Amino acid sequence: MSLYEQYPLSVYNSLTKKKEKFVPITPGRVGMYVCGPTVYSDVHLGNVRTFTTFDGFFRYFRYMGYKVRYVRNITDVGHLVGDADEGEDKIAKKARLDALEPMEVVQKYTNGFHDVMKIFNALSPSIEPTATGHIVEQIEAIKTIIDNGYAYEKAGSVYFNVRKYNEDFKYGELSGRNVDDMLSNTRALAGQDQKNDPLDFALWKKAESGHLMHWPSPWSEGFPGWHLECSAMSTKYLGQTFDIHGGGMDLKFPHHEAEIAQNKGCNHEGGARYWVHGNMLTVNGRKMAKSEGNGFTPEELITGNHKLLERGYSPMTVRFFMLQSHYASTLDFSNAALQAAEKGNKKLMASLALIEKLAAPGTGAVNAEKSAELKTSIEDALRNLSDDFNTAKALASLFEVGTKINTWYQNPAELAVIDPEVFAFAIQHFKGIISEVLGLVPEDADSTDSSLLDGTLNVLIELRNQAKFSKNYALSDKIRDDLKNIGVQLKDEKGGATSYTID
RNA sequence: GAACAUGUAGCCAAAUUGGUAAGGCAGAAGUCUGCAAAACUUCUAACUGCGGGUUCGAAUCCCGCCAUGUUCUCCA
Repeated sequence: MSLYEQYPLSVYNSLTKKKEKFVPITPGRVGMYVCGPTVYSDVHLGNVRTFTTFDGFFRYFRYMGYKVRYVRNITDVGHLVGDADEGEDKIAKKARLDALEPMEVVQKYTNGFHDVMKIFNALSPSIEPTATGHIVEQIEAIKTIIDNGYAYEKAGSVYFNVRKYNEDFKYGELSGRNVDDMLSNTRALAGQDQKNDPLDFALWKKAESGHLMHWPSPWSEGFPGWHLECSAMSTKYLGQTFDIHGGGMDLKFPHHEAEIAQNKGCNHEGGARYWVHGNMLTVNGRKMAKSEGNGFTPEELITGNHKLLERGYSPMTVRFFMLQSHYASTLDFSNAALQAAEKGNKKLMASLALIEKLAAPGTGAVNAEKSAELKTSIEDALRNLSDDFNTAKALASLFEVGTKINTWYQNPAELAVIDPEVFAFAIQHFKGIISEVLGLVPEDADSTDSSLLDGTLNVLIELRNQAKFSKNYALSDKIRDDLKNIGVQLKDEKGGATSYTID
């Protein structure tokens, strides 16, 4: 029996606004599409949070025994600056400003995006399709939508007819907007705009002269509308109807609403059955934005090189910090909160490392009650993950297990009464959840010179022990204090051995 | 102006198919230690933004207000 059958997943579905049992279309398999970044500038921390969230979903599904196809796109065309209809393509604009080929811009920031994802230990998706690589599919989708009567051409551009669509389907079902009101409140435009209706959105835009990115189509030399790529690529790789669609809360309207309309405009049904939205990031209670001057980059967060940061925080500290809140809640960055997360993460990882040093369980008479308690803790962690991916709650259970591990290390008699089978089960999932689901890994100092460093430290530890033995505490404390000042913490263990940790 | 969220101890944050409030950090005491560090044990701390209502019972549902966030619209 697989883990997902033992601990079935419930997920909050933005479409129905309810927490629902997750039942995949094909038993044992999950198809998940997540809106990826637009690669025209460096990734920001909000991206990191969203993709960390869905990395967690991906990892969770795999751990629970599902086969997963995780598709996360790269938007490398068609995302307009400013007004949805009149702005310039973000990537084309950046390319023009820097006198680069658009694809140079795309490559540069795609690489940067991958680097950052790697630093935060996010796995690569199964497929990472690009919009420019799927122009053909997008053109085909537009043709179908026109044939179905939900789009019209105007001067080489094609627009989605929201009013017509809303007669047959319901536009606004995801974002909860009353589109009937929005439609009846808007009058026909006075000719400046090509669109018949302000709510209509572009499926294909004719390229102005000088526009850098354009492709031939039945309607004009131009480029696809921003929303279309996700419909085309999710359908191509996951099918007309698929399991999960994820993205940031800010994409709900109009992007995801348009996606649903395009899918149904094409296939009369379809799109994702479960919509999952991650929430936003704030800094000291304010939204992270350029205008607020509080938008530090992932690099600045790690190095601490920003006026709002007292110091740097490691990628795993940040990851732990994000996991300590629920993905659907806003998360507030502050120095105090990050420092708390740093300590918490360290504590958990220390317990994890201690497992190797534990004595054998169950060498004495097994205490059924204590064994059951252990089992409950680890099962709670699994249940909590299955409860709408509640990593915060799961971590609480993991801390309970961590405390037990620490106790067993100090007092092996406590471990002697634990049922070995329960112990093995608990340890397996304690390790598994932390490293495989949550993606938290130990952050050692560079391992390049580790043997040299280890040897050097052992010499110092030996010298200090000699000083201690001769009760020269002034010297022994000086060695310890000086090492602490450069980031090495010595710990005198119970048996007389001395260990060290490096910050 | 509107839609949708959110508002829980000093800080972060979980619990939202209603049944008297997880966890992490910080704080206090104790155990261990030559002293520390770490760990362990115990303790401290929340009338769940404000005001009403429904209910035997509400953080959880309803109404009003305030604040914050996301998005949209209008105006410039």
